[in-house]
Amino acid sequence: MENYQSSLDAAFHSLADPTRRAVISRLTKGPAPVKELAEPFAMGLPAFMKHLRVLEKDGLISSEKIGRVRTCRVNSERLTAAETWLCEQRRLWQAGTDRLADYVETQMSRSIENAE
Amino acid sequence: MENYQSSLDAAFHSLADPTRRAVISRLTKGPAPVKELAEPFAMGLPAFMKHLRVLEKDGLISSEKIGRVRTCRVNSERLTAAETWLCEQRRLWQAGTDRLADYVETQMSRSIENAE
DNA sequence: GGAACAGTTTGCTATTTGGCAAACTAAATC
DNA sequence: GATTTAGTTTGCCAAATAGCAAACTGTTCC
Repeated sequence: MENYQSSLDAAFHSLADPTRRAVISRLTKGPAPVKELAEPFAMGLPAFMKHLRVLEKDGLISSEKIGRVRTCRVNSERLTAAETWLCEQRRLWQAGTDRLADYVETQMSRSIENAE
Repeated sequence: MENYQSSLDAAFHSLADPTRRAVISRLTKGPAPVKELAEPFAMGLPAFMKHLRVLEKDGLISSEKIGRVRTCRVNSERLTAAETWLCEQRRLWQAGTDRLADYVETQMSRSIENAE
């Protein structure tokens, strides 16, 4: 599944892993080299680099190598796209539950009317 | 990776697939039986059911079988958790870029002062 | 009770993943 | 120029995924 249909596939896929989310969290505070990003994790560098490659392929970060240091920075568009999608879903869901609440309220008023 | 460390792992994992996102999208408008949910997709029912099982295992939907019909509904907490995380990341990232903007502005004022 | 319907189970693929260890490249430092 | 440092490549492994087809279970309807 190399090619994602939508950028949402890519964004959510990257974010499904705790290591990768931690990297994003760190990078939201500012750019950092690979070494520093890898430090908090128990895994070896090759394994960690795979996560970085996934993040970059999925468009959530970008990186640039200067000398022997590769500096990574967060790429906010994909994050925003994911957030926007979730926000829209919540909006739709709330619209539904609001209609339900209205309906329940209406039914209750009727019951009271009938009881009077 | 049966057990997720965090509910975010589960939420983002489920959302990484376009079929599953479409199911969520449909369910935000209200509950629906499996048959109706499966209709728009080219794949067979067994493959589709796997997606539903993933969604349910990951806590994004719940379902109940009455007679021979299984009705699914969306489970908003996990979606909210994911949205909250993304929102927080954006907040942090914006704080950073705002600081950067301030810094650039300060530097520019100084250049102008020096030039005068 | 027989047919149609809604969903489920089983068994089979190919691909992707997340990790390891070991060897390697290129830049900085002494 | 030898050594440390930062990152990269290669080859390997076990587990999980996304799909298929075919056979099966239980419900509803005529």
